[in-house]
Amino acid sequence: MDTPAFDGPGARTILGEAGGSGSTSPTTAPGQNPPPRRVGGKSNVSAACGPCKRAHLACDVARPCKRCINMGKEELCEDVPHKKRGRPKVPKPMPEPYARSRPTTAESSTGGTRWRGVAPSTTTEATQSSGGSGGVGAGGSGGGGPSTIPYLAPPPDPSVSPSPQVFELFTTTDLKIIRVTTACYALTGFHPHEYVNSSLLDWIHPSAKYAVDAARHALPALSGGSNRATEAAMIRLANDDLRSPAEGMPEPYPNVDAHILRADGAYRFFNVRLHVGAGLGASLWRPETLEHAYLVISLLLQEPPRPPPTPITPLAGQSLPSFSSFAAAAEARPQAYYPQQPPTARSSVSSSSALPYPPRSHSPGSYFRPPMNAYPPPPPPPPPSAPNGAYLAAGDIGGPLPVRPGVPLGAYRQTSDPRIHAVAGPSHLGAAAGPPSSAHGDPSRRTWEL
DNA sequence: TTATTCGGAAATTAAAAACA
DNA sequence: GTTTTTAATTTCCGAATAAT
Repeated sequence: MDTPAFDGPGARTILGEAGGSGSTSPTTAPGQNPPPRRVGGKSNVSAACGPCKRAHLACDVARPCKRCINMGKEELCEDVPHKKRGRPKVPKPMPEPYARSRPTTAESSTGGTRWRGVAPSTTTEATQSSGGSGGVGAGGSGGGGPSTIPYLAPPPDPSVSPSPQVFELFTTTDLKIIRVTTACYALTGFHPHEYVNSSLLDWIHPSAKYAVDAARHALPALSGGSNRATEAAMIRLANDDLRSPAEGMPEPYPNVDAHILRADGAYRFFNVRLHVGAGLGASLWRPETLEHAYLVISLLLQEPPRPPPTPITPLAGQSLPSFSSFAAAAEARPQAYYPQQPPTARSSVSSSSALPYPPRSHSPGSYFRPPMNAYPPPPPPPPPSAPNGAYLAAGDIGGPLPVRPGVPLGAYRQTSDPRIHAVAGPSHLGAAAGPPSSAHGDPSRRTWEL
């Protein structure tokens, strides 16, 4: 009872009997002698109950707490799960971030040194696009020159990110890469800026280059060639704006399967799909706008085979959504890229035009197509120049966390039924009890927002 | 007048960095 | 190894606002 006075750091009055309902100030009566009750160093309760937490009011260790008893809400007085406090662990840096094997033919297509832009943002694609306009843009369009980049931020922590299955390249009509989405890092190990100003064909296994080029020529009304103004404009646009298909772009889009170079020198198998983007005003119905045409290249990982997803049945009377729309939702719902389709015999990927919508494998347990024997097996990988294979293996899970803007704050009540986490254990273990915030479904949200 | 909401300070926690 | 710093979380004071 004779709690010692403590006024060091961390000292604070705690909710006492005199506090009553809690909303009255416990630090009253400055003139009176009884000093506010302090408990050495440990001022607050280790975990407030849900109602007190929501009300920003003092709680106590009892359950139900005094305040809830006074409010007549004993049944709601339960501990709530917390996020883990403290400084978060930083993702392990790559051992040798950017000394990598590069495609040997890269220089031949774009010539000479390749500009390296600033690091893409590690947060969202949208941010990356704006960041790209500042960095990639300056160099890509012209001339900003080989900026020296002492440090490139690593991609988001793979351990907490969903696994991306697709990344996108935005290229000129002659396949010169202008922009890349950050998911490329998790899928290939290459940083987005490493693609910039190179040719898409540089990154494709020789056995598939012809097919990819043929798919490009299957696109209607593209005379090739790049326009510097178009390139500059592409850099300024957000990825979402670039993704939209040009007016008159017929579906299915041309696509081929191809092995894409990984940072460790090996190849991964992707379905490469192309369409003309509308972000700069190009319309296939208006030839005069085609000077603003560019290409959106979506690369969908085809390996490893994944179990069949839950079937997606298109709504009656609606056509299948475009691939770009799938790509836009890629990080969020990777299982929704391809609606289920009846398996069909695969036609040659190198047929010049009207390439078919890629048939889905119907082999058991295989969601995406297995590698087609139209391609010879890729050559044995050259010895990797950087020991990042281990990272890439782990990096198969990676990519930015999907941002969920606009989640109503009132969602707390829908997810915080105290019965869900009825047993929280001793209060001092509250932080460790239960999965941190995963019960709320979104670890990126701060708990106080709930 | 009372109850409720909420901004923000202070406290707490844990990992990283610095140091011996 | 220990200590300090840093960066995240939490609790809850107290003012503002709403309800009665």
